[in-house]
Amino acid sequence: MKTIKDVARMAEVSVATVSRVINESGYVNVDTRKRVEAAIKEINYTPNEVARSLYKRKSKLIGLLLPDITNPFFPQLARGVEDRMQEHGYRLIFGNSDENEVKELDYIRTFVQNNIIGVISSTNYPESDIYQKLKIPIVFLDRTSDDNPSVYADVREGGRIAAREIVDRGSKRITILQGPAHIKPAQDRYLGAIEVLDELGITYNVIQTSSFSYTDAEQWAKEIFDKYIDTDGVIASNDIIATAVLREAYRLGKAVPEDVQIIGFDDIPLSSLLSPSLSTIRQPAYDMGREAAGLLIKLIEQDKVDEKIIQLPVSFVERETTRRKN
Amino acid sequence: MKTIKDVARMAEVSVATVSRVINESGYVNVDTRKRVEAAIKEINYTPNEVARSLYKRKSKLIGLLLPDITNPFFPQLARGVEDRMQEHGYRLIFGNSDENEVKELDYIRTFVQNNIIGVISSTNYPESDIYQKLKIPIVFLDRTSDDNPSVYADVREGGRIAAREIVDRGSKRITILQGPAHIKPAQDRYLGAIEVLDELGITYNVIQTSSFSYTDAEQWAKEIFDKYIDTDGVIASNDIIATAVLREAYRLGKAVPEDVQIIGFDDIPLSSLLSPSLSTIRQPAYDMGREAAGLLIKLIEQDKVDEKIIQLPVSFVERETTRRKN
DNA sequence: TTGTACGCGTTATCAC
DNA sequence: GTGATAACGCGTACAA
Repeated sequence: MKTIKDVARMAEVSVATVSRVINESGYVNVDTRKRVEAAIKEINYTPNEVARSLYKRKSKLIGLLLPDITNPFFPQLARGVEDRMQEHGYRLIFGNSDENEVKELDYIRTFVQNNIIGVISSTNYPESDIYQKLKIPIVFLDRTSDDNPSVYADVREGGRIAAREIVDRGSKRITILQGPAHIKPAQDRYLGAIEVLDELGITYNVIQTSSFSYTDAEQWAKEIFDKYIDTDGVIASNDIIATAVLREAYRLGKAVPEDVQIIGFDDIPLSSLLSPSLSTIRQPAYDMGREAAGLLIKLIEQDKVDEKIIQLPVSFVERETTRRKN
Repeated sequence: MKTIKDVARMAEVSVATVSRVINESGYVNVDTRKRVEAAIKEINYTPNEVARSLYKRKSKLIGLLLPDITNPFFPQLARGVEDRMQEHGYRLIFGNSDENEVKELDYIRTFVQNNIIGVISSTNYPESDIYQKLKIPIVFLDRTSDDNPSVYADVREGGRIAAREIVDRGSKRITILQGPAHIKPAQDRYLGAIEVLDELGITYNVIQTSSFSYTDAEQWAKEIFDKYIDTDGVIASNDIIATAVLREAYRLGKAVPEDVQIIGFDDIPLSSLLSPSLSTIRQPAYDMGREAAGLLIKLIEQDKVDEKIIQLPVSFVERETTRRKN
């Protein structure tokens, strides 16, 4: 690895001068600048970011903590974050937390050990000491925490929309799959849904779920039609769960959407490809990622930021698991 | 941030001693060790990895370069890599390359600037100077490069299997979707398939594709039944493309698998959830990721490694887009 | 306009 | 057993 000294020697100047041309700080004669630049090119020098980081006590690294990149919702978030960060010259250290606080703590620790300058996290424990004691900017993605910086979709409204749409389309005996208790946005959509249902005086049943795993979901799907046999509308906690419900309905010979309507949440790529394709509440995942990155960059580069909370709208995506509105 | 000096001061020893207890190098009296450990806990000290990295000229960071995390095949790879790396105390710097050599170069550069100790890359340009000049271990994942370390599935055999299975199940006029020309494993499965077809004397048509995007795939799907109207079997370059074909067949009122059989490649999570579910050639993506990580770790930690090439088997996953074998 | 010298936090070498 | 100290590569006072 070439160092700044090599450049200095080759250009016959001091390292300070080389540093000046690299960082465009301080005066440097046009000719010497040229000599230095030539030398840099000549030996193909690139500055050692580690040394920089040590001296400045900050790197160009961002920590990204997601529950599980294998869950189709998160790659979109990740890609949004990465694209924006990349444009600004920041790089990502990435980890899967599995919604596990210990794992998160472990990652956050190594993040700061590496002089990371900011973190983006989809955590269920935003109030944890891990985050509250952190001295670098953090933005919560797809999660909220009082007035800490965060980017999320208006999932509560999403829940309301789901309820409204399914009722408008004629479902009268609705079963709601309430998402995992420890995942806040899952609870929020649930709350939004029952809020509307209560208001409308529609009866509904609730099945509590504890994960977003498809395999688990198959059980809950069975449970629906087992316990609440006359269900004619299902509001699922996300698209994966909705898919399991769809398949179970199919297995039982129920017509979708004629006998049962199904609404998912997220609009992951899968949803449009199913037959029938899944009606769902869309979260703009990629944009959420980009926004989170943008917000973090602001937090890092500016001392003041006015909008610390960014809420993005969700929208109903009408596809084939709901009936046409008349 | 607390430093080793703070610990030294608190324990009333020199930094050298602290360093010794941390790294378990050299002798240190039991009592002083205890004092140091107490101090470390007391002020909650964790070593600065950046300083370490600067001194040792190597970090605990690994670079991971994938084409696009948004393509459902790659999250599984990524997760496999991450899990294994995490177990060994290594962290990942991650980037999407978009199969773009310039972007790759840019990432690799910043990787080495950060004293990364190894890289895992799914590149189309393994022979590029970028990689050949790299002085740190690299393993190619889902790609090959002569005798450079690499981990990949036996996709050529996968192509053969696909051809054999579809023929065994009665297809006689087969259309093959040849994957993007610049993606080696895509070509390999194509080669495997025609190898068998030629051998068997089965006629087939080929449609050249240039991406794995679903939107693009819709066009090629149309093209199949447009140009080769009597096609009764389709070997797709991957599951995403196969899905587009499936939907097009459905749109045209063709019965699958009765009129047309379809075989995909990869076995992404989506495939089992379609109706009819997709028969496909399974790549053990998660395991590939784990293996790649394992191999890289060996390369880093040992000076000699016997198995530099790891080829994993693929397997036919029989689902509903192929007929039952009689 | 340019160069010298120090410090960032750590580890390793060499005295003691 | 333990402590000074040089070195890792860089950026910045400060001096020249």
